[in-house]
Amino acid sequence: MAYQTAQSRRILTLLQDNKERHLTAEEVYFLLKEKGETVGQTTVYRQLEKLFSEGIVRKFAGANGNGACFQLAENGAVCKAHYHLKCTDCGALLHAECDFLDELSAHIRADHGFVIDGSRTVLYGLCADCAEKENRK
Amino acid sequence: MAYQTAQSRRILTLLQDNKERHLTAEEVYFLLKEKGETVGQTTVYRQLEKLFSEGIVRKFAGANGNGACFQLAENGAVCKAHYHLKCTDCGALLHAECDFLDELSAHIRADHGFVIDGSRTVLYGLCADCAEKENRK
DNA sequence: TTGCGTGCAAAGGTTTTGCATGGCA
DNA sequence: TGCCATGCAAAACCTTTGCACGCAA
Repeated sequence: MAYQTAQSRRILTLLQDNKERHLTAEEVYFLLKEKGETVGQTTVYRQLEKLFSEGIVRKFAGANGNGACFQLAENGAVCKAHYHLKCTDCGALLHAECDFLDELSAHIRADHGFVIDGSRTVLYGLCADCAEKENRK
Repeated sequence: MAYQTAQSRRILTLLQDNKERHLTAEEVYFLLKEKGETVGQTTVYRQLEKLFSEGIVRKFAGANGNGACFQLAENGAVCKAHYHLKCTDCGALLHAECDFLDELSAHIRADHGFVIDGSRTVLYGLCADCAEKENRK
């Protein structure tokens, strides 16, 4: 972004305050509104797209294929094996930072010739709480 | 589906003929049209949603967060560790059926208390061909 | 001053819903 | 015969685009 405006700063700040979450464009819009920092929807979409093309934010496919989700990329640690686990039941987002995932990447690359892009990939399933609830049924 | 109609059979047949692909609702609609088996768009959406809720088809988030993709679930082998690798560049869909993924599931469950749902998860990245192209740049 | 950024309104594309008709069991 | 399924049209949604104005550099 060539220019720095009040709106672009507000969006970036919101993303920084929600590093651990995946936000849809709509959520960004409403969260800003709640803070009294209203930014036009158009601008939200355009800024997010711009930040994404600059590699500043990550863009994920929503769990149900509805809307795209955005999240601030970790500074300098983009390449680190850091996968996201998203609970399809309660929506919780877990951050798995562990060596096993490095092995996974290495294996997939070696045996399947496929280079996983951790910044795009979300593993769906059930978190501990929801899995337990499911079992009790 | 309580009733079996010509349309529901056509959709199911198409899915069976495209087991290895991820089809969007739109693709299902057009592929049927090409076969001369036109089915109303509304019906396509409703049938896919129904089949999904019955566990007969899987539903994935599209790579870019645009539309949902559907695929017939393998008969009886739903629980098998079978992940999908989708190339974000050329769109190729690879099927990774290997023991390592069992280990991954086991590890994530043991260490992170998270139960991965392979039928929902797609690993994004670059396939061998596209990764090579990327390197040559 | 230049030209990017903004936001309104309108357009575009996809998915869902209302309702009358048609077809399966 | 009863009820679900179908499909048209319209509505609802989400996202993008056109255009004039405002503001950062």
